[in-house]
Amino acid sequence: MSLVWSREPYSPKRHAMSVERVAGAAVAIADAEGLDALSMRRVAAELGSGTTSLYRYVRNRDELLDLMVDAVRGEEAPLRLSGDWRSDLAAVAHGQRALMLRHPWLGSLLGTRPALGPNSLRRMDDALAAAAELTSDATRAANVIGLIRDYVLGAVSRELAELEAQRRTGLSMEEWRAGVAPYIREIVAGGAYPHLAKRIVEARDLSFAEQFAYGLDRVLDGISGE
Amino acid sequence: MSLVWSREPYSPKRHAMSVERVAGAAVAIADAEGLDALSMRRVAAELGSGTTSLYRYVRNRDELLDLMVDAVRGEEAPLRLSGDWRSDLAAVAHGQRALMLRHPWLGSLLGTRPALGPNSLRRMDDALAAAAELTSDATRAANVIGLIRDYVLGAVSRELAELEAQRRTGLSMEEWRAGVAPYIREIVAGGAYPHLAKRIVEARDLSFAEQFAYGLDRVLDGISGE
DNA sequence: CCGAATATGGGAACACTGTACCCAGAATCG
DNA sequence: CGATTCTGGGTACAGTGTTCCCATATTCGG
Repeated sequence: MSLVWSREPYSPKRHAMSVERVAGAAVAIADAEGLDALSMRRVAAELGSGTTSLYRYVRNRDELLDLMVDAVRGEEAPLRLSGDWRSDLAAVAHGQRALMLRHPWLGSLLGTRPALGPNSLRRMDDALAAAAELTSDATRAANVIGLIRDYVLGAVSRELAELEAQRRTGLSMEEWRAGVAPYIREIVAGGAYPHLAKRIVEARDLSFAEQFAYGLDRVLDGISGE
Repeated sequence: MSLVWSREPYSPKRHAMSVERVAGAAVAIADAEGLDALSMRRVAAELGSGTTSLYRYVRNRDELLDLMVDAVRGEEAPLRLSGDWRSDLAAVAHGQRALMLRHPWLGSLLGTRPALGPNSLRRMDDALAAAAELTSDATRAANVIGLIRDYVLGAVSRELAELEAQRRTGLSMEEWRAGVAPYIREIVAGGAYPHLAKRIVEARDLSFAEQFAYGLDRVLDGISGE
């Protein structure tokens, strides 16, 4: 099968290029301009090398994406256990969210491909360590961190979907909402969506951070009550 | 701003083509061959029309994706309330999961763009109706269905990530796992990931459906305990 | 120290992609 | 019937990932 991770990296000693540098340049581009702008030619230009030289370090674009995911997961600070499972698992969740917000492309990659790089495994090990404070049952621990990861991925994906929609259109949050508002207003005024109408009129709109904290609390409640 | 949804659809009376037919063809292609295979030329070929004719019905590819999302959300059966908020919210969650599994590309689109089409709003209204059985507080109801949607999106995205990885490589589930196994084994044998090692050895591997049910139960527990 | 072998970088080319621009023909209206 | 608008689609362009191949730089064997 030959995963990126099992081959040893193509790294000529005598030159400055390396898989890390390639992945790093790709991360920088994706951070600044989004995944759409990330092309092999663009990466090569960033590194001042020829386009096809990149294929010495990476089999194809998909492998580059895998490397990018693992590269940024290496940024996360290693977890310090406090002894309290709940606050430790919450820290894991908040760390994951912060990372995904720092690299807005990360969410869509995590939702499309399994992450198996060494740094990803490191984080998984950390998360399992936190879950071990809650239970010594390996099956339950695995389920718990799976649940948390799923929730974080979903919540942040939704958050990023809106942020990216703005970025694509070049509008600010307020402008974007203002642009959508008349359409929503019209739909709701039709009376076909009574509960939605109530929601729009009555509900207080929480910030993304508040929504995330609320959801995470419910998830942790559910875990503790098991 | 001119959303797809606020323009009235380009639908010449005298011909067979329509936005629905375009979106339908696109859905069929994405279902059968994946989002990567979905190009404007491919859609046109499917409809037996010229490529650029599609642009009469759709401003650009992104709009087509929005239409596809809403098209399939129209498939979901309307929710019948049972009176029990817990089972109704569970039905909402399972319905969303089933739909995303039926259309494996849906997850990655929902995680990338806000869904504002009429069918999406209809489902949101349904979900809010179920949440109304739990609470009359509009803010809490909104938070509850947001949490559920986030969890479902995350859980199914992870599930699909594996399924799609297989599809891309053309391997079956067992072949794929067998391909990854040696790498994982090697990593774990190094001793650098003790908790992960324990997990792999001791934990019972649940099916995706079981994992989903477990997580959903925890989420609903958390909601009820609030 | 020199020739051979190999490691490394990258150019050319191919089959694609989305889509802007434009023109032909059909349908409709005055 | 003539003018106008509506509808379909061909051409073209700038870009994409990737394969194949060649030139040069470096290392190795004698």
